[in-house]
Amino acid sequence: MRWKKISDAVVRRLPLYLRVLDDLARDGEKLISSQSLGEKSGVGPALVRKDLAWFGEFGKQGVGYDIEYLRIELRKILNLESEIKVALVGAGSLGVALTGYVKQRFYEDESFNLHIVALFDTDPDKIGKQYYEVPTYSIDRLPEIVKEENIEVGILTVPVKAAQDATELLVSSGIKSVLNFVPTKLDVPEDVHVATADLSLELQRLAYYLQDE
Amino acid sequence: MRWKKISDAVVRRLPLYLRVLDDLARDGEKLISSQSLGEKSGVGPALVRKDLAWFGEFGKQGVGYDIEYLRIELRKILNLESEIKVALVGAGSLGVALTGYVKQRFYEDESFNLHIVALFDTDPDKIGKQYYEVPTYSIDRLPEIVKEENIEVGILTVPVKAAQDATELLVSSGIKSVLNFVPTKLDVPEDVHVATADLSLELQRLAYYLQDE
DNA sequence: TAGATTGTTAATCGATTAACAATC
DNA sequence: TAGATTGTTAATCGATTAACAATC
Repeated sequence: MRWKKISDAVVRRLPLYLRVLDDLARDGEKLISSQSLGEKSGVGPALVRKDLAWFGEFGKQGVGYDIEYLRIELRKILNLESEIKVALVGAGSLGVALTGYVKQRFYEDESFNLHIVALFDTDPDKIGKQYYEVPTYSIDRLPEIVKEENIEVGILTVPVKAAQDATELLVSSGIKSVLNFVPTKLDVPEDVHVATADLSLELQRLAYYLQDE
Repeated sequence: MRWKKISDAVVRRLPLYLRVLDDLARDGEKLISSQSLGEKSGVGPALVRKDLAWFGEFGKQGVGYDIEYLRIELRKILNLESEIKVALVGAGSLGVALTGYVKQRFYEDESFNLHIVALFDTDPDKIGKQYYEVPTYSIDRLPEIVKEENIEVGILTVPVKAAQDATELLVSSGIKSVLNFVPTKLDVPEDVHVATADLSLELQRLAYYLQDE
């Protein structure tokens, strides 16, 4: 599926809408207006309509959106129809905890279609072990396993010093999407997407808002 | 310290600048231009100057910014001069791993001045235990301990079902800043800041970009 | 038909970038 | 002094909101 250059601001809201729709479907709701979908996702109603209109005409005037239909369409748009395989690099305590988190999301959220299928580390004590039933491999085997398993996404939870090298290994193995937990800037080719999960930046930002307002 | 309504887009970039300056200081650098600071933090040079100019005149024409001085000023601006105490609610594997992560940030990053001083959970097996030397309390004691310890920030890593209640407990105990890892929308009074660390939204967003470009 | 709500265009708002005088 | 770089204003760009005709 292919659309014109959709802005990242739009793409970021789509999973939010999808989550709201999943919840409504579970409650047995059938229809929703842009007004109500907006309220539940914290977005203005006009913006909800505009976001969806980039991809097609999904609503009916005077009626609203069919929840089941819109869910299916949003899953297509977001590319969540078939399972996406993920590699996690850095099987420390944060990496292992995230493995459990992702597995739980997969069970709890019908539209969350990502699966961690391999962990990578350099520590010989960890290599060969399983965490949440996911096997841990030596990082040397990353290119091989990424290809064999058709892994498309990488999660990075290595120490700061190792981050750039690990990134380059992922990229040279064909990975185009990385979720980065390491508190450092990654240099990547421009066709690689990095989502930043930099908790220390977020916490430092919160510190700002503690000041007397 | 008080300035006019600074936009969140600006505030988000300040910790990024500070991190770059910390790295430069460690390397013994003394001066930096907006050009170079911008490159290292992925921001345009004009925007760097504009961001800083909201808070004062920190540079010298023809010379640039004194790294040591700018670090000190940025720490003041971000309210990172004195230690900030943090409570974490939900001592599951993700919560515990984050406790370790935050502690490590505190040791590795000179300007990261946040400290997790208490964990809260409902599980009697966890209450009384320490993780990374941080004690775990019953969630019933949260209001009491937040007040005693002057805790100002909350991190939320509870199950989805428990998230809204836990948030309300934090807010009613006086917490005004929350870092939320739970994949759900939190309803909070408008004077409470929620930073969203919603990994499942980020991963679903990355899925979008996997499509043929 | 009457009421409701979409899809879309135009207006507004805000954030980023370009340009340059001031000045170190 | 000559060259460099800031702080700031004006221009541009992009994203959100308002408004409303189309239509279910």
